[in-house]
Amino acid sequence: MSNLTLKDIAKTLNLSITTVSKALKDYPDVSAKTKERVRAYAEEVNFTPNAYAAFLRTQESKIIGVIIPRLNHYFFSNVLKGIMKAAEEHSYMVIVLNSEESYELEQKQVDRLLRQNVDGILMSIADSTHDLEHINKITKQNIPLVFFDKYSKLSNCSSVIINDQNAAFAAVEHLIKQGKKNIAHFRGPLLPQNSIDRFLGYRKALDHYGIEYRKEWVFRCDDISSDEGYAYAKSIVEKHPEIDAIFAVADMPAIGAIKYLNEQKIEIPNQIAVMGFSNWKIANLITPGLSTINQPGELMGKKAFELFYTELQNIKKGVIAEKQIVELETDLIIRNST
Amino acid sequence: MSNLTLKDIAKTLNLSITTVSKALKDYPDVSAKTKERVRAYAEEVNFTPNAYAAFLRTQESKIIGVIIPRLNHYFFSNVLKGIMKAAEEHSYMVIVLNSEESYELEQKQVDRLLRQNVDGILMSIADSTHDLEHINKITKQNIPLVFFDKYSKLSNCSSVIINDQNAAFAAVEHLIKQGKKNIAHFRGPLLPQNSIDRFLGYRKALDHYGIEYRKEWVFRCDDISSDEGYAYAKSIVEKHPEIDAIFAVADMPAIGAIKYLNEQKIEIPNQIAVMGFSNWKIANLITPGLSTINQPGELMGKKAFELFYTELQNIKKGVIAEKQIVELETDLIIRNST
DNA sequence: GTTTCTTTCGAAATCGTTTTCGTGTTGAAG
DNA sequence: CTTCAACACGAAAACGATTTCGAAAGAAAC
Repeated sequence: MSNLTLKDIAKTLNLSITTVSKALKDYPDVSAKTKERVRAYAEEVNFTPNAYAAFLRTQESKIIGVIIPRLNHYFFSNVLKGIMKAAEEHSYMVIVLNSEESYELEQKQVDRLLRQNVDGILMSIADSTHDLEHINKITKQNIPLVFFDKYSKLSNCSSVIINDQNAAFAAVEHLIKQGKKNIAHFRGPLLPQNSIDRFLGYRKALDHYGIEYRKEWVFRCDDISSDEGYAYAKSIVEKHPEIDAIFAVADMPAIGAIKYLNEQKIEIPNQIAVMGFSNWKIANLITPGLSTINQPGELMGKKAFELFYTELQNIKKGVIAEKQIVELETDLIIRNST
Repeated sequence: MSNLTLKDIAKTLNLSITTVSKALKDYPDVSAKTKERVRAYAEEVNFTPNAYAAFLRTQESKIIGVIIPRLNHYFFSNVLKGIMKAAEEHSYMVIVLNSEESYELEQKQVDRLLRQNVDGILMSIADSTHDLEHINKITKQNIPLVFFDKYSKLSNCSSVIINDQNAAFAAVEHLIKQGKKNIAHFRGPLLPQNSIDRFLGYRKALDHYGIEYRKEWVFRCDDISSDEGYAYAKSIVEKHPEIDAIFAVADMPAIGAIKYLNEQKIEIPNQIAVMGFSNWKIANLITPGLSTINQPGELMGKKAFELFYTELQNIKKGVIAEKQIVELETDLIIRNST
């Protein structure tokens, strides 16, 4: 019942291993008759070449590695889904690793993937990642590396991203157009580019509409958790009663805020409007529905795989191509919280 | 910059490939001095043996495959997390595949994993899986197979599960003790064992407390979606006003129901209490907080990997051990919806 | 009949590691 | 001075597929 090899097939068909291999790979120097014979038999016994033996010659593992910072996270799960679907279509397998937003773990996972001889790596960098040594290790080995969502501006790699600044601008603009003037921001950690960009989008929108930026109305969510949102909503209600809207760096803190406001029977959006970012499934399930920015996770995964794939083809052909930055569209989703 | 091989090391150290390999694997017939020399150099150049070449001899890929029916699903993400953590500790890699609750895709993914020569397969079977041909393919090849959460009673495989019947009993018992008498059930699809067991737990609790079972109060959620819960809550309010509690097969339909009840300003839990199952993160974020059964996802993943690992060791030793069924504890989580 | 192509096939090297089985060198025992 | 372990090391054969190169056989050309 264990897997057959070329040798077995060669023996039963009275051919050499070479001929069997060539027949299956459609080499021109095998007669049509023999090819058909081999193919028919291979089909019959359900032969599949041993991936490891093949690797030794071709140096192609047909496996890619994916490193994501959070596993049980709606957005990243969706990206993963997109990657896996695209990978399947190109008969690639996906090894998934978790960096848990830790730089050290991220480095370790990169090492593991390199050791496994993956054909490429797709990753979203951890919040705490502050240098690019491990990234350089990958590119030096000439292995395609594609970033998605959280990327590094400093490294010259293909990336699939959204325009966080524009999206945040649109979100805050929407709040302003709803008549809100005192808009707080729950920002993300200091390092990641998308947390910075969303903050910048917030500031830009204020500037653009002539609203004064107030430093004390920006609250930092280092864990991007609902608990942080809950706590900050509390301190807003207690210490900054003039605030009439919140733009959160992500849905999670926004939902935490809504939970607190609901408990305090504070009217959303009349007294305080709340805006999230990412459009988690849950955003549509809470009451009131959370207005947010839709981030196309599955599409992002699909695109990321495709970038990897074209890059791999280029490397094989010896072509040195420009790295691509693909910027995906986001949509403003308006629900009852604004 | 590409990876070094044993041959390279042998050449620079003026040793044979054999000796280098043996030194690194701590064979007794290499002198301590040579071992040290080899190890030091290997460390220096950061040598790691080629996994594929090693496989060809040892037939051990150090990779396991995981097939889950839904990827962007809080519970399964958590299981995955537990699996990956445990795998990492035993220096295993994890290839993740998605069956999308489809039997056909599940079969295909099994084939792919077998072709990849994974050392073992962990899976949660799809709702639509109705026969075990592909399962037998795995066990015939003597590859460890471990089920988690959704398993098959018919196949003789190790499994990590919860006692769905008991958990459901506890959930419904809680509703009854809150004074509820007319309890509806949102059940899952017909095939999966856990959907059946939760339904049976519901019936058993009714029986046990002398409450009549009414067939028309059971609503089937084939997609286990919030939309179904929303729609059924609507039809309950409109057509079965006597119902005062809902026990849902999962949190998602329960949350859908809560959304509808909130919109209709129906008091939860006074008029209708709602009970979920799984304890998604979101359960604690909606208003009112959803009472539910906590399913220990990460622990389940960890245990599943461990079952695989001991089974693999047994196979290596030639020991034929009994398959194990590990039943994990669940907790009743009481929040404001009951 | 000899030469020159095609066509069709197979031998053998290769990928990098593991492992079996020798071989040569010591030192100690007789 | 033999004999025989014990010790350290290496040659070589796997694992299974790929690919280069060469060879045999027949067809075509002269």
